[in-house]
Amino acid sequence: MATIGDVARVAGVSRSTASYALSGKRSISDEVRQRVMAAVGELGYTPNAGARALATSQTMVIGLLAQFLPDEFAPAMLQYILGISDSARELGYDVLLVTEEDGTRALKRITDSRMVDGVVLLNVAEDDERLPILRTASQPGALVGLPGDCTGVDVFDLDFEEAGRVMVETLHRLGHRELVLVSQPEHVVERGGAYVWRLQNAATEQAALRGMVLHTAFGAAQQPEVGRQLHALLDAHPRATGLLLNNEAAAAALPSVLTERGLRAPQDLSVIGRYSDAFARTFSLPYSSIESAPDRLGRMAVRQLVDRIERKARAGPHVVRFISPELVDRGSTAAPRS
Amino acid sequence: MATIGDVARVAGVSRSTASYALSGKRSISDEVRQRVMAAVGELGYTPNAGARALATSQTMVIGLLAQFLPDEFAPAMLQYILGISDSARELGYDVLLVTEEDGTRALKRITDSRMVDGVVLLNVAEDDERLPILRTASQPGALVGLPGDCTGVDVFDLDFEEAGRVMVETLHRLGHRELVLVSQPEHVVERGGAYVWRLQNAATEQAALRGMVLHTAFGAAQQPEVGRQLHALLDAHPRATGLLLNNEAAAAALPSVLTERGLRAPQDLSVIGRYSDAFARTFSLPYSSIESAPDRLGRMAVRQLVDRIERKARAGPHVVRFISPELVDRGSTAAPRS
DNA sequence: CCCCACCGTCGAACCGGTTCGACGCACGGC
DNA sequence: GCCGTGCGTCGAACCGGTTCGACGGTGGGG
Repeated sequence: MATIGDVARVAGVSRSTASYALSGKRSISDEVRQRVMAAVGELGYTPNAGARALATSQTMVIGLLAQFLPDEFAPAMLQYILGISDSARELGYDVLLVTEEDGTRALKRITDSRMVDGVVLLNVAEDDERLPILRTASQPGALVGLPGDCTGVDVFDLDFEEAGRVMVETLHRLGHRELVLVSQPEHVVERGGAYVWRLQNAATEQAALRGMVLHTAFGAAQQPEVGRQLHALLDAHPRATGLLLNNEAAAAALPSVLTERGLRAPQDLSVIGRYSDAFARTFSLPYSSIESAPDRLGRMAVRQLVDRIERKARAGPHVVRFISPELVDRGSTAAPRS
Repeated sequence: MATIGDVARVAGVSRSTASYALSGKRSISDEVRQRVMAAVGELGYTPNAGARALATSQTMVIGLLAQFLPDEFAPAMLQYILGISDSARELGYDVLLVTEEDGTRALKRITDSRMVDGVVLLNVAEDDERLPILRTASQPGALVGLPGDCTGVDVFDLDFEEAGRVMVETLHRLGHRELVLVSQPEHVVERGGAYVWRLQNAATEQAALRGMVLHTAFGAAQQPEVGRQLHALLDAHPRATGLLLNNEAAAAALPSVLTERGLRAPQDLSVIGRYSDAFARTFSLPYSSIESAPDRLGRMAVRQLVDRIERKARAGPHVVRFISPELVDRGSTAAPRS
């Protein structure tokens, strides 16, 4: 493999001159630059990433910590990963994907060994164990998901409170008076997924404000169970005319459940979910939904992270940004049956 | 950040002695080793990955090239990624995930710059453009998916021919005489996804051998279309008693289609799919299926790759390994209605 | 005509590890 | 008592880049 020394020799210049010709950090005569470029082409030279990292203390790699927890609804995760990977590349960075179960150890490893210039954490919990490690690391970090304590990191998340309000308010305006909300499984909440509460509490408040009845329940993340639960909920609340789903698995299960019950949306039941448009398209889910925008969140996190890496504004003010929920209308809401 | 020089100073030894104490590559007195370890603990020393890579020409990172093509059925990809990431970590490697659209350029970049010790290619096409690049690279590569030319790489794939035969033979034994096979979308085939042909041709031959009728069709990868196609196919072949699905989206769509037609599996129609058990569980697909085993394939690829990296047996004989299809019985096959 | 500034290039040091050869010392065998 | 062996340690070189300071040459201004 050719080194910059080889390039220099072939071009008949010193190593430093070759380096400057390539980086453009000092002025170089046109003639020498051309000779260097020719040598690069001839030898097929590519700089050695390790050597460059050592010299510059920049790896041009960002770490992506994704935890795949059992009973998690996996398909959604892929969209975050894709958004992050693609936008990182656009900004000149590669992505080190870490799915190690012990996220704290993994984070410590990749930051301490300086394999990465910064880190994106997915699936951040209310009291995430990885945060203390991240704060002591010398690289910046961006989170997708809102923890209890945001100091020292940039945070991006959907505005789940507003999402809850929008869901309720949309159906209220159409004349609904009794709703059911199906959330993520309870163990997701226990693990610190505060967003479940954020949406549910806001929805409950908004319903109270409007004098509506809102029944809440945790749904399973797997299919036979969540389908049965939906049946049970519809049985238990026969007067409910609207169904809110903060649970992808429940949304995926709903078509069969409705068919089995001989119900149609929106004629017999208005439905609003909370998932990404890509998810809706893949499974042809015909329900209006709050767009969870994983790709957008991922892009925002990466953009901010790279900005912080490159502007060295490590100490600059940190940002907590919520994207406001957008309701994608797929025609599954209407005035309730009178 | 502490360097090995700091460790050496605190321990009162030379840098090389500290290095040997940590690597164990030369004998070191217990007393010195303890002093070095104490210094490591005190300073929180972690070796710098770039420096180590430069010195040893080993990065302990493997590249994972995954192409996310439009109209691909994405959820399946995640399982490959997970299997690969997890098994890599178990073997001491991290994973650089590359989803760049231009796979050849990405591959060239990460191998030439020596960011990785080896590479796993997903979604390998019959005539994959990335293969020539991989062959000229100095790192070994493992593929998931069978290309036309396997020289210089290790290849792992499901035995799609056998899968096709097993599907047909299973229904033949039960007494079926007319089947429909729904494959992946045609553009997947055009892009070089030869596995579609492998399964379909073998199924066709086996059917001919048994004197059965086999209708074949390409199904869409998205939902409203594939559901309509399934309806059309069942309309077009009313005497068919068995349905074979080499198309995840079709499998996901089938429950609603059957419900809409008032059919049940296996009473009215026997069904065999080809997807992973994890996929079946997530979407509660009640159909027997050929296990596509993405995690197992990923693990095999990584194991072989790491073996080749570490045994430096770059020139050793390359392997093309097919895993034999296992039919997971979920009770969706039975003798046809007489 | 001289001096200064600037442009283009070079040599050397440095980043933080690993590894080779050498060296001092203790110990055992004759 | 001497020599050879082997163990534990050290110094120095090396991996392949980047970057700083210096230096020679040229051109312009006074």
